[in-house]
Amino acid sequence: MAVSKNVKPTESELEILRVLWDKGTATVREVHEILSEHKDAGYTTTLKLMQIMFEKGIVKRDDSSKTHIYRANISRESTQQQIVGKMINSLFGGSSTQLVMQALGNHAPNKSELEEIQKLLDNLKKQ
Amino acid sequence: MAVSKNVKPTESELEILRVLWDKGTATVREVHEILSEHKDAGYTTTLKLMQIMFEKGIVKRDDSSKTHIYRANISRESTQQQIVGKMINSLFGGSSTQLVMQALGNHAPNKSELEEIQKLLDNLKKQ
DNA sequence: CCATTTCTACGATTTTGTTCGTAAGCAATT
DNA sequence: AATTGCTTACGAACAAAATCGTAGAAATGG
Repeated sequence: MAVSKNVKPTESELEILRVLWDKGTATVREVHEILSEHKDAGYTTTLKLMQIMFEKGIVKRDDSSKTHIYRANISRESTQQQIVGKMINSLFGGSSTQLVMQALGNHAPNKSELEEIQKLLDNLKKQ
Repeated sequence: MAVSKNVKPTESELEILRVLWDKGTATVREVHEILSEHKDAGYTTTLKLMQIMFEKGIVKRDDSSKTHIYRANISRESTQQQIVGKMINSLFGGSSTQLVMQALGNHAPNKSELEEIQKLLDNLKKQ
């Protein structure tokens, strides 16, 4: 089994990770362009954050050319799992069902998604 | 409709809220006793946190006797809703389905819970 | 009635996260 | 060669959150 890094990205780090997860690979400039659509912070702020993430091991980078190329070093899935798991414990008393009910109740999915979830439930039931 | 307070409890505040939600009402001492089972921080730390929460309006308190009695001033449900909503957006690209799949996949509920969720899904489908 | 304990208040410090300014290197363009 | 523009590095400032120490008031109980 892979060693799961027990990293807890901050809010800002998560924003950057989202970009890296989407694009696979990106420079500081590219990440910054995307972030600045919705957030305003200077370029060096993004740079600094990404440098710190590098030190923490949250991202990798290729620094063979002047403009470094970054990529995530923790997976979207494991991060989701970690954060959701923590929330289930801290907010829903350990019951994933409670979380699911809450999520479905307030953000109802469309028909095809409903069917997707039902399929998963059927599979779980068979085990 | 009730005015929803746009409060974002910090991690520590959430721990305290959990105790208050469970017990309904509690003194600083009681909260601290429970927290210190799993966390170690001094009594005055808990006190200070609860005082700050009071200033923010997150908790109410009865200070008619020397030992103040606290209770939550935001509901568990609305807090869950707010935090889950934020997470769906920031971590699951706005798709509650993704969150639900993740939660169910990694923390499978038991049979009766599965049926409860299926019932909810059926209802959603009918609309 | 004095000592001890328990409480609140509150400022100070520490820790963590975020933001920015500035310097220096490098490359392209004039 | 000088200028311009883009890059990284890095320290410093700032902000938010968490922790703690100390003081003083109130209750407790010898």
